[in-house]
Amino acid sequence: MYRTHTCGEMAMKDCGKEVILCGWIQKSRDLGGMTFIDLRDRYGITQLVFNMDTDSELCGQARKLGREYVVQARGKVRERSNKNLKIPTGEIEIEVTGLDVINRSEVPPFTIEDESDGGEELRMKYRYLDLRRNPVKNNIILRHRVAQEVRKYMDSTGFIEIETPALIKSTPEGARDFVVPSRLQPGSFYALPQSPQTLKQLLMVAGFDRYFQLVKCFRDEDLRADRQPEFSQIDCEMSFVERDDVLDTFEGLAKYLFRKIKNIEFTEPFLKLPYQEAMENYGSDKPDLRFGMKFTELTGTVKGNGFQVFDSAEYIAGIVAEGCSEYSRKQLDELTEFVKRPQIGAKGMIWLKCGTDGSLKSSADKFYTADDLKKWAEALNAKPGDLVLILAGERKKTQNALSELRLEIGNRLGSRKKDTYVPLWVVDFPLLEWNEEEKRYFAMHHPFTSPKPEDLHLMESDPGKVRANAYDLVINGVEIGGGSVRIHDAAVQQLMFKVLGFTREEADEQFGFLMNAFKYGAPPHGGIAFGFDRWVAMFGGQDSIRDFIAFPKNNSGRDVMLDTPSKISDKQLKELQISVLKKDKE
RNA sequence: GGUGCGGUAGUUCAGUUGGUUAGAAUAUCGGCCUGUCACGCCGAGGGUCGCGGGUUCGAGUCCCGUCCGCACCGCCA
Repeated sequence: MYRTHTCGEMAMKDCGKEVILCGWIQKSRDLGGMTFIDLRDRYGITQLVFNMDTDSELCGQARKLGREYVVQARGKVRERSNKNLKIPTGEIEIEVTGLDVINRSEVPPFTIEDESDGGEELRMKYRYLDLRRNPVKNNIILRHRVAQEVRKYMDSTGFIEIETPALIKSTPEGARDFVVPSRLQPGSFYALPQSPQTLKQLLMVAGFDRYFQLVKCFRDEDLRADRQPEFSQIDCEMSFVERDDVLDTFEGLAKYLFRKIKNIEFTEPFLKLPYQEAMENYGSDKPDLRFGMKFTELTGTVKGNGFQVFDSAEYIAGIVAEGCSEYSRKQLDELTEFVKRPQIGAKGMIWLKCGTDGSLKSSADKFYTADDLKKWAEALNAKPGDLVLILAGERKKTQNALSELRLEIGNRLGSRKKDTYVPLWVVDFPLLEWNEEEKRYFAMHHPFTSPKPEDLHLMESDPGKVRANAYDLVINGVEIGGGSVRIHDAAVQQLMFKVLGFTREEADEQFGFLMNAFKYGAPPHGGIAFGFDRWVAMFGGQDSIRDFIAFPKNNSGRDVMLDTPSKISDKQLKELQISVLKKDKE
């Protein structure tokens, strides 16, 4: 028998027991006459004690153990004379009577501690060592717990988990596909799913009216802290439902998870915020509602005083930073630099300080009278002590820049607290998005998203105005999930393809399998997919999803531990009848 | 594709205006130490300053190129 107990479970109640433990050497403290060793496994740390007086040979053996050696220790549990109340097992220790080194370890390249000295790159290269550390280990355990709770909730509400294939068909719409060459049909390729979208719709046609799946998805696009080329979705679809049936069901899931994982109760229904309002009030389709600071549009209020910045602007809006009227020149310059960064792209920033003494002072003083400024403050509902920040320019860009500024001010004011969660549904997204490069409309969500029935008449006359039966779940400014009610009517689907500029042949070629299926009795259906990694990371209080994935890719899509992507042999290439283009070196 | 920051001991970092032998902490190794738990004390070893080129009497430091990492923009239906 290797072990009778784990390193995390023993307490005072176990005193006197003879136990066998296995684990890794976390740390040894050699005091000369006695040696203490912290033995670690997944469950915790237990202190082993060796004494020169009791057994000098064994104690000498213990002194030689290196970090991360795997050992088996036999001995008796006893109460410590000096207790360490900082760790769960700190009241007891093991008086060791027998010790075996099961495996030696080289000195690890970084310290296996909560606050490791290892940098990110090194930890990724030795991820199996990184995973021994509590912060990462606990993230992986949290991920498991969330997955189990998702399955419990979905099962209890009648959903069936069905696996869909990973080798499917490439479609040019949407993200870039990862492709897999076929050996049996050289020159042809599978694609890995960006999501099982069409397959789950086929499952609805098949009559599985409540489907879900925790599923790997693949998108060959550039990475971010919250974006990996392979990631996991909680993918869901339901039949015979309208939008609010879907929202209710998955608001239930969200509330259930918050209750089980974070012990947070949401008693009120989540806010349903139309896309249009989200953009007007927060300049974002995923607003962080942990704080207010809504936009006030000033386009009509401030134009016509000869101030070129405003007079030439399509859109002018401001936000109120409460209690910031004492911001220094330097702080204001910082904010101006912030919005002028190329990633944000504002040309500048106008401010208005509403002094606690009632005075008004603006960076555009020259062009406006005190009465004008008073009007601004009134329009913005700014109070003495507040600071107003105004951006002007082209509508979309300015909204986006002001949205970033709003978040920055939120950070500075400490309004974005990690332990506060404000979920909401953003609804009524536009169905279509104009693409300037290709001079055509693209589906904002995907081509199977149904238009709102009341907007259907605009499909051909004014497609940009059509709202979709689509929705996102947004929590604290993060898009956690999104979905839609789908088109189940062949005529509407044909119309959609037409607006997207697909010929009938192209539509058949790419989505014929789905269109065919819809000929055989498609139920009305809709669904949603949640970014599982993001949701877990949010529960774990972090922005990056990387440490919630056991073996993630780095910034450029590499797995530095496996050292891949990598070359394949000429034999493999030949078998697939693939040749690799030689890069011309200029 | 683009922007910003970074690459110096096993590791995390400092390194002034270009100037003699490139430092600290930590880890490692050795010695001392009987209640430690960030143990303590003493000592030792450890460097292709990412790589290539250039300027200079002299480059970790300045210039050019390149590779790698992180964050972001584009992109991600």
